[in-house]
Amino acid sequence: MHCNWKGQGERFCHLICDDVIEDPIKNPAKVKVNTHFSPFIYQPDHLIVQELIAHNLVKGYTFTFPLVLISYKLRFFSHADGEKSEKELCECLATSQDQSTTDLFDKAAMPVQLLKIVKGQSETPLPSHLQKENLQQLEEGCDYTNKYIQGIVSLSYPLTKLGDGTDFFKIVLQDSDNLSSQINSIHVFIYGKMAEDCAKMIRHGETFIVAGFKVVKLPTAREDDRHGCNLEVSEEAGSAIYICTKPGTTTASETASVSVAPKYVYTPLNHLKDGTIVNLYGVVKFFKPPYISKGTDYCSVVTLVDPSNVKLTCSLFNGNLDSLPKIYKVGDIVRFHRIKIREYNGQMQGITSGGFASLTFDGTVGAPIVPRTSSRVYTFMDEEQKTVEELRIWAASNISISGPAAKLSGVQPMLFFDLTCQLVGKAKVDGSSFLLKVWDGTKCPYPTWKVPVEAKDLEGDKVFLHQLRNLAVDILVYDNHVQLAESLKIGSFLRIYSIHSKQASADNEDVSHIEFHLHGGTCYGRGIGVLPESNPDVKELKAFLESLDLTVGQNMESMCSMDVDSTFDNDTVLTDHQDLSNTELKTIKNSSAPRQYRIRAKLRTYKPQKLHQSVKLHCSKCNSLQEVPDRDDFDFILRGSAGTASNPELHNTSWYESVTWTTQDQKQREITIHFVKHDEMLQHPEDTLLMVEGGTLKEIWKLSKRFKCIIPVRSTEDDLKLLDLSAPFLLQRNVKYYGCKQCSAPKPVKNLSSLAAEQQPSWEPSEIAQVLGIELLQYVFIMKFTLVDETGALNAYLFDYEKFFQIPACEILTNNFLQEKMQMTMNTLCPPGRKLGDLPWLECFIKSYNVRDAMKNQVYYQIFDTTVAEDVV
DNA sequence: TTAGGATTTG
Repeated sequence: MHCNWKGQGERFCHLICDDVIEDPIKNPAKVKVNTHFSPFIYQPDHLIVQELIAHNLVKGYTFTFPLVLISYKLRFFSHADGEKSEKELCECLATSQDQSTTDLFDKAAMPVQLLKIVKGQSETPLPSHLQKENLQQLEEGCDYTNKYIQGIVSLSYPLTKLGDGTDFFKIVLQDSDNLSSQINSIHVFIYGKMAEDCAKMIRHGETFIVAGFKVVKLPTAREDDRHGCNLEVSEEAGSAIYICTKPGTTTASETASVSVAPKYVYTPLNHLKDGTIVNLYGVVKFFKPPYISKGTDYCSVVTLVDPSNVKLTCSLFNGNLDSLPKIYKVGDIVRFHRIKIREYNGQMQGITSGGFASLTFDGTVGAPIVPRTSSRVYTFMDEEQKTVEELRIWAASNISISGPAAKLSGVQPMLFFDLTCQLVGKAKVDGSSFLLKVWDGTKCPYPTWKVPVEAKDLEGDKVFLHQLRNLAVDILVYDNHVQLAESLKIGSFLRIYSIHSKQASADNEDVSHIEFHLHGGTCYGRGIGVLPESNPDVKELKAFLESLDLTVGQNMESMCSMDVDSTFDNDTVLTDHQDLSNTELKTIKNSSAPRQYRIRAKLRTYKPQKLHQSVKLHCSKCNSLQEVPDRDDFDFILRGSAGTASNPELHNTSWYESVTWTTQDQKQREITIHFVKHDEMLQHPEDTLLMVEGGTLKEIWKLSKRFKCIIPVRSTEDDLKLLDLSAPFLLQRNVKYYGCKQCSAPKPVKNLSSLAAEQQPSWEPSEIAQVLGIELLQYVFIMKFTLVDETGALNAYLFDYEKFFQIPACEILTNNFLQEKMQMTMNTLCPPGRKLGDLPWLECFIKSYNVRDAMKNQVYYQIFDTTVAEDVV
């Protein structure tokens, strides 16, 4: 990340970041605060910043926040006076970007990576642990594991083989940063698979980055501009190569290059010819997950369609499971390179040929386009991204994707279904069958069979299996699936395709039970697939499993309740209108924004836990949020203004009477109070507005108890003026009212005379603010609620002035009774120490909305039109 | 070579 703190005056600065990282939640920036700050945030949308400002930013505190925020420009106001330099105010510490890199490229499998360059910058950042090394400083024997050299490929030699058969590729790298330097090029020797990969991909003129190389000194000194060392690079040595390609640009040298990255041509499925080897794209209409064939290889059968509406069934073989396409569901999109086309039974058929390679993409419109592949090297450019997007859109209306994946809670007897689950136990049963114990966190509504196996044969955590005894189910797999089942690791996430749920009853049972079989054969795609943890369905399942409390599951069981949920059917939140039916959280998360939903969920947790931290100030004009200044801030400003003497010329006008006191203490301060009159007369104290010059915090507080309104002011030559807007411009009862520094344009205090002249001055804060040119900040509650239901979890923000808790946010900070009431409400909604299953159900409305910037779109959720029911309050 | 889609019958 490249961040700059840009100062704009001495009291605040901007943190500006041009980068937008793929997944800012996973890649937070770390910022260390070097002085006391109250953050003020320019942000088109206020809700996503609440986590940031929930913290009390004090000196030395390091906080993290999503990079996406930084790109919106944050502004921090320093309470420290004087000329702090930008660096002193805040500094940007290291950021972690490894995650986003591994998302796009599996580093272990991808020693050579192609980085796409957009606007002169690589779209994918280099791993953050890599440090750039200068060509001039290379020395033999040093450790370059975490260093990289960057240069331009100025020359490459043909790929050759060494005596032992190892591939060998040699290039000359020119140091583009130091062209004038005497020594500005170095030879790079690349060995093995990397040599082969690089030879295919490298073009002259491209930027080449190599990390984890070895420096070998040349035997003799050089007289030309060549470096005295060579770089040696190989996969075995842990090297990594990054080749930066510029899509759409061709250089003159490219035509002269010895090895040019191939430009692929893709054949539509209606143009396939017998005996050809082609590249193609298709949408998966049917597939068999890889299984062990009767020959020597794994086999996967895949049927594709494309917008020509022609089908192609492909038989794909490979001895390495990883080399077959990683298809997880119908609707996935694949790109096959070098697939052989043959005619069989009057139809075209695809079959793997030498050099077959595949990429697989999630077929969901709008999902990130991240190829699943085992290839070490692949090309994937803008136009190919476009192809995937187009196919997704076509498939959305042309392929019937099987309905929502079955959960154990939704199984019916006598059907076949696919189950996404976690493996928790396994056991050999006999030669032709094998037992898998799995769970998905939901409970099968029917009694399920237990396959009898000897305890010693059962692999898996015994304690865990015992905990799951009412949730995990036995699946018996047969014949050809046994070998694959044996190799599965406990804890892994599986999708088991076409499980047969069979109703049966044993002689000694009154009621029938359900048996789960994965029969032999591969008909209808029957089989077992291992899903990686990066799979979105796995992420969701994992989050759900982690949210469960297993001891509760057993309590539920002991209650013999088939519908566990109804046991706790005591909704505690009423909603304003009932025009929506409930939507599951999973459905909401899978839908596009903006939309409105009614949900039924449990409040697993909320932030901030210290409820007073949930109160912020919001400007409805610029949509900014800020922390409520503390009393020290106000005191500081009052002390600052006390140095300004009251100007007697401004005393006693037509609309106010002025009185000055001198304090009895040693300091002998002057306090001036201007009593605003009505109809040329003083009012009762409880109806009177005062303007106060020179008071302390304590004095102003005391005055506010007795008088209706207090406006702290100071004298200038020609008028009374409001204090700095970090201080409240108005105090009324217990509430301090603040103005937005951005949006306010303070007007002369004498404008108040118009209000004073009204029939019965109400002294409404909003009216006072208006005549004084102040944009009134409103007190709001901002909280993050983590809501869960059977289908998943979702974070929703509460942004509320008064409605939700039926407590005005402006009063909470000064009213102990209201604070207790709010705490009790939260304790009712989310009782501390209670298990998830015991939490009450809440019904509320949430709306989804998009937060966009130039690079990405993120969906957020907000609670609206919801009020805590009377009996809870 | 293997599979060549089109549910086991345990």
